[in-house]
Amino acid sequence: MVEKSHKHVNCEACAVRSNSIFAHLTGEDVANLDHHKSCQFYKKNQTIFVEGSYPRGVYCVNHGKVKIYALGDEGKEQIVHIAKAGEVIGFRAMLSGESYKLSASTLEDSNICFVSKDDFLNMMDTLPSLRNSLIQELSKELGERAIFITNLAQKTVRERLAYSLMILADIYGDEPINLSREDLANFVGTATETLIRLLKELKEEGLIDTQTRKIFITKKEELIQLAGGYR
Amino acid sequence: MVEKSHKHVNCEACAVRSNSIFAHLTGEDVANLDHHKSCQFYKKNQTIFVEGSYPRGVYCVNHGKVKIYALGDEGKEQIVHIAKAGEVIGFRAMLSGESYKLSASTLEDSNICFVSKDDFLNMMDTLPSLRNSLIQELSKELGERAIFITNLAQKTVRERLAYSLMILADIYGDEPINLSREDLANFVGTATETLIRLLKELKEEGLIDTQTRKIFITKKEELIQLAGGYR
DNA sequence: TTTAAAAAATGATGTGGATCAGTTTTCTGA
DNA sequence: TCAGAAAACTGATCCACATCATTTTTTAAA
Repeated sequence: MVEKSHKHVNCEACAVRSNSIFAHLTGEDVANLDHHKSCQFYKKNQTIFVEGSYPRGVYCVNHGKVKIYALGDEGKEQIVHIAKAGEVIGFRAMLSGESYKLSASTLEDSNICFVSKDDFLNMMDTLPSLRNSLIQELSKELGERAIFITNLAQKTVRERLAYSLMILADIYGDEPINLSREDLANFVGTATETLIRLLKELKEEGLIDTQTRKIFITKKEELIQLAGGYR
Repeated sequence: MVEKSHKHVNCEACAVRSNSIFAHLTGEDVANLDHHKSCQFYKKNQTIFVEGSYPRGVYCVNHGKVKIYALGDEGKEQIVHIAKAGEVIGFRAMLSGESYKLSASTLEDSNICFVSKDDFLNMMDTLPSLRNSLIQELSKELGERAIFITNLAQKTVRERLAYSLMILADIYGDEPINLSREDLANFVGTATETLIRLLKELKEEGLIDTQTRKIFITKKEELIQLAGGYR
């Protein structure tokens, strides 16, 4: 269970830093990062930042999961990305100097650290490895979103669901996929009712199993085939 | 008309450089860029790079327009971006070290310059202004794609068409929008037949005018309203 | 434990837009 | 300037999916 406090997580000892953009920092730079950041506990469904506001820094997920989403015209969320522990979020708008085009909220109880804009930009200027990681990250996400767009435009909801489940399997790792049907529908880009019906089909076909809101992938290969490939 | 030759365009004199990521380079650096680049003429519908191959450098559009697209499972194109003069394309995959996830072809006769990977990466290392422009560009595109995704998931084809026409109006500037119905359909993310029918509707409603394949925006405000906002 | 509210599930119904099968118009280059 | 090809357009049909309206189950708080 996550400690419900502002406990200061130590960057040097942070287990999830190894797969973050801060992975290649040297001892001194990590100490510097640690010194400048602050930590905060967020309850499930708590908002981290909202569309339209201006970024004051970046957020590093130490523990938990965060949905990044756009609000459509009728207030319906379109989830564009789900960040897991180790990911740094909210730097996109900061770097382009614009307001946030997306909002972020926790999907579960989470610990999230904050680095102010000045500190982060300063590190960007002085640390080439951080800069390179960040550029790589931006590039990778850009590629992922191109695929997302193509899937939305060309695949059926059923195929997209299979694809989304593969992405979620990667994000959740050993744990079962665990988000609300509504969030899952907003990630796949469909109506909640349609999503529920298709999930039921996949369960009846034996590709997945469900326990209330938890989803288990049972036949990964078949799902990938249904999705029309993955990775 | 564009000269059909390998004529070496001069970067110092390049009119479109002012709105490119090379805009803030100083005299000496521009000369260096000019020295390292090569120019090539591409006929309409000629391919610049294809999905799956590995980048050897970046392309700078001196004159013309280029569609950037993904190929769906049945070979249908999904156009993700249309680059106009001044834009540098193909750096995304180069920076993330992956193969191209998208393909690029000319929409009209074009002049396109090439800068090799080594030269470009070297400039990236030594020129902070170039680096910043590039990071800004990546960030901006990432934001645009988030909107694209939300539109695809939540808007009707009619609304998306209106939105796409606004984007195209910006790209084409004073000239009328001029691409094939199929390309336009692949940009909006719909079937060509559906696109043609909707274009006809908009024409009957007086929002646009068409002359064979050319499209003229006549009532911009109404189109923006139909699109559910723009910018 | 009870209970009210939220989430999940089911059923019925309507339609936006894809698909297929053509015809007509516009390009292109010989 | 003419012929073949490609693009644009039209019409008919169908179904995947959204929407609305309830019911059932789960969750969380009193």
